[in-house]
Amino acid sequence: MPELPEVQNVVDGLKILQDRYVEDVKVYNVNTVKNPNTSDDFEDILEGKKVLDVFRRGKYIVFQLDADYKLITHLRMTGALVVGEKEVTKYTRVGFLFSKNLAVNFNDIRRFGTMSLLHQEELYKEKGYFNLGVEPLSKEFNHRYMLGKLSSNRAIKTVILDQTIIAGLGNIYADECLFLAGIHPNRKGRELTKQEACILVDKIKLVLEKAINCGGTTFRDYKNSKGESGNFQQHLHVYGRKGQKCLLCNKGLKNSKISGRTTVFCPNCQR
DNA sequence: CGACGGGCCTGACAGC
DNA sequence: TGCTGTCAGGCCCGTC
Repeated sequence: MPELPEVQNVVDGLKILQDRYVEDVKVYNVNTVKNPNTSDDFEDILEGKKVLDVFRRGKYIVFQLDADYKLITHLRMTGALVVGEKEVTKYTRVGFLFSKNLAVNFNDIRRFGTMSLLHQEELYKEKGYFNLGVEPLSKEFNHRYMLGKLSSNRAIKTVILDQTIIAGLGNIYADECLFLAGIHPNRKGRELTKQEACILVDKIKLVLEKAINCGGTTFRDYKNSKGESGNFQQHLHVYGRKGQKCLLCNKGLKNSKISGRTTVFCPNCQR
């Protein structure tokens, strides 16, 4: 499931689209397109537009087009943007042809993924994008910012998964960061010490940077835009290891649900 | 305000 | 073998 590091790797592979024109668009699954209201409008507005830039914001992939339009994409669980795939597959939801004969397919097994084509002035319509919090790898995400978000009684895991607070952290990396910071995922935000908050910020940056450099985590479906898997799964300490032994203290890992998501932690190392 | 559950989806897998 | 049930989870929305 693509989180920040995976999305970053996909975006890196999509940079090849910069300065190309959208020559053809075909929507195969109407529900993938949230905006505009009809597939016809989506295709019509896109065709002829130039890609000025492709970048990541949180877990969103953004194509900056000319005429102040943005194509905002979210891969959700199983979405993939595949460069150079000409044939339409069973899971192709939207197909693109860019100039110099470069095809890109938006494939998505479970159809959770979305695409929105919006003019600069209607970005508010994509609420999740519009309300994103700070980028965890930016200077704005620092100890002071984190401390300012820890005044509630919400579980710390819920806080760091909140996209309006930190943009791009998902279930895998939330569990990993809390493990490395030695913080129990159920601790209330307001109960963290200043020191713990500082350690957490540092671990979030560390884990995300390392995962990006590893090409992301391929647990089930994730593939980058060239169809390659990541290998950060080899470095996971807790995610996907429920019932196994802690790599640090050798005691049993526990699991529970927090915010409806499977959470794995070490009750001995995380307090 | 926040917690919670349902819905969206399909494939993998466990158990009978 | 083949069926059924459960799980995976990002995000939105409605309800309490």
